[in-house]
Amino acid sequence: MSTVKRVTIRDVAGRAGVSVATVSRVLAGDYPVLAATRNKVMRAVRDLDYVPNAHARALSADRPGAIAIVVNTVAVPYYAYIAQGVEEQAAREGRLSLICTTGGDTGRELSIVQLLREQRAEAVILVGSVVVDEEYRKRMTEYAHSLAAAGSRLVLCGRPPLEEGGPALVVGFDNAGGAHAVTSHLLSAGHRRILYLGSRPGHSTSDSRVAGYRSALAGYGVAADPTLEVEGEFSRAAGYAAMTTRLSSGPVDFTAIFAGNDLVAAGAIQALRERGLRVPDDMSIVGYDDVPPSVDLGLTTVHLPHDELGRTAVRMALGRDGSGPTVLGTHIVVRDSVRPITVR
Amino acid sequence: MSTVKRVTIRDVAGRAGVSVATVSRVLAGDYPVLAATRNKVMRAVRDLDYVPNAHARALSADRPGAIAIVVNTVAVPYYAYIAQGVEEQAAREGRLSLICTTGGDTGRELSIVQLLREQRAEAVILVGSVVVDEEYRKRMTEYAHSLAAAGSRLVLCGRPPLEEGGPALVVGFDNAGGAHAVTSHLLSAGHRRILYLGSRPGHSTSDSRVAGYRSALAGYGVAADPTLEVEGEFSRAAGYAAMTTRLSSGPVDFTAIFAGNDLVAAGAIQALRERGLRVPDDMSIVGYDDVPPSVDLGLTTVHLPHDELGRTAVRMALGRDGSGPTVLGTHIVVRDSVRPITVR
DNA sequence: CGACATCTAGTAACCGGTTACCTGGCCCGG
DNA sequence: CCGGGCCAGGTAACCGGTTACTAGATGTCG
Repeated sequence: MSTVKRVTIRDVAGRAGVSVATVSRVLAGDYPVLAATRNKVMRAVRDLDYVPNAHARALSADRPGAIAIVVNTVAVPYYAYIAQGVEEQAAREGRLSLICTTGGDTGRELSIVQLLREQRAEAVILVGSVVVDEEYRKRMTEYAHSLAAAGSRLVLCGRPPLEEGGPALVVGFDNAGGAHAVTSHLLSAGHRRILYLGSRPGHSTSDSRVAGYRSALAGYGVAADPTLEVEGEFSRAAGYAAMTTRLSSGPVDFTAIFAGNDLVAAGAIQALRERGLRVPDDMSIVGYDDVPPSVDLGLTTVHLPHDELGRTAVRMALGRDGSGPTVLGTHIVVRDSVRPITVR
Repeated sequence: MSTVKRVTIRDVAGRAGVSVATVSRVLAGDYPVLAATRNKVMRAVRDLDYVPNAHARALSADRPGAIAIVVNTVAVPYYAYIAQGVEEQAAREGRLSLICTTGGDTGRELSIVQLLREQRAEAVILVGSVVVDEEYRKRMTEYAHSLAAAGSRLVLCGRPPLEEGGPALVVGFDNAGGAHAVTSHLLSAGHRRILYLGSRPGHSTSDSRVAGYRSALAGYGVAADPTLEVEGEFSRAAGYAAMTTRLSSGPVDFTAIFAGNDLVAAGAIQALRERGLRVPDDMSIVGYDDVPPSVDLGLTTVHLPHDELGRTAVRMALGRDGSGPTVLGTHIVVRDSVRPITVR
């Protein structure tokens, strides 16, 4: 009951009456082996229900390692979809994929990267917005070098590239472009006072979206108004809180809202509803990401090719695509959360 | 540029001027070593940025294997939450966790189980409702035995147990209980004609929920009406389709709906809306699972402790809890999708 | 002062595979 | 009839660690 006696290649060799080398060769499929011998071996393999030990294999032969994706949590659709893309592409490439979660904890991230180095992962895909400070750059550069030394490739998804020399691949969404497009959508509907809800200064993803928002305003000749940019995290609760605060503390001097992402939009809509403001009749709103709640909320938003991001990350890691920074395009999904401003 | 020369324990030993055994011992931390020696070794480790090879370790020493969870997809919240629970508990137990997806394909499931056997996974956690036919039982029993032979434990989550002898652990939600409770909730609000939307005869999870629905009706002395049980898959699209069909092909001879899960409810609500039926004013509806869309829809539903399921599965696999079948309790979450029937 | 216990560190076998190299049998041509 | 080539399969080194066993140095006690 205690230690299980596993079936080894030697057991198979013994039963088939051949050497371990022959068993290994039959299983590998390369190397010529007599049909009779092959049959004996296959018989023994089946009889004993032999399964080769992946660790022993990885140790002796140079075989492809696993592909790992590291995210904050898999319970957030944004990450889940990307992970799904990674999973699929990795499977297609014949790789095992590991999905690791950090819970947003830098310490855990570090120990996971360490763990993946020990596993001799072929690629480590890091996903998610971050504060790009000096400490971060240092940490990533360290990861990049140590992973490279171990023969692993580092892929940054939706994160800014490192300075030159950092051996990391980069792929992300065109956040500025999408934000520009969806803001223009509001502008072309006549909106001029647009509240940006959920900016996070210093966070790469958020910064790009705000940049797109501002450039779209500029394109329409609308002066940017700092009081229309409200900070907040990318969560439903934060969206609800920020909206509630804004509604109760200041004038409703805007006709539309651009939420940092769909979760923020969902929270904001609840807050609006509680104040008796209906979407889109009393207030227009758009989101970003095109994740589940947006369908049920009828939310106009920016669709991101999440799974494509995951797939691309894997392909890049395996050297299928180029190694330059890649940006994936986005497109608006029009639903029913925006009304044109009626000219008075 | 081609093959990376990895740093091995021998390199460290050489640099520190000691034997590999000493390095191994210093790193393991057991075994007495002079402070001076330890320092020399640690220095060399840092200088060379040495990372032990997990495969070599797994091969020689008896170390814990990874914990794997196998689901259809990680893009469905139900699975994502459970996976999250597994991840957390596995990390807490010092285990690496693998999240694998099958896309609902039996063939892929088989090859994944095979892969996990090769990896010498410590536990394999299979999640999700299935059709319990003879073929399924045979397949699971096979998995169970072959995994057991490899020293791995098999945990079935939300799936029915195998016949006696199958070395599999079982943990699931109290689906019948939750369904009974939420149906009673509707009954106590005066509803008597309750449409069950999304039954899937043969599927374990669905069957339990239908059973709870029926027993609650019986408890209130309401005769079950087969025409009120509509089949359909557990997805938004299926819910929408089934609801649309029902509304256009038959009379609206019900005042409330019990959707097989929240996604089905979301689809049904959209269909109702398109027919001009408002929730809850014109129609009451409840869901099951308590996953994201239900918050935004204001849907009364049954909360499942998803992450707790994941955590329990891991604990059971590691022998922390008992080995008997475990059932996790559920509770109703009342939101705003049910109105009492006004007595006329 | 010698016998023996204690402590530290080295030697080498082993984990379970892969594969470079070698061997023995057979067929062929000269 | 013999030497070379080919083919199938065996032998053993190796991948990178762990650890049982052993050896040498030191300390202790009678």
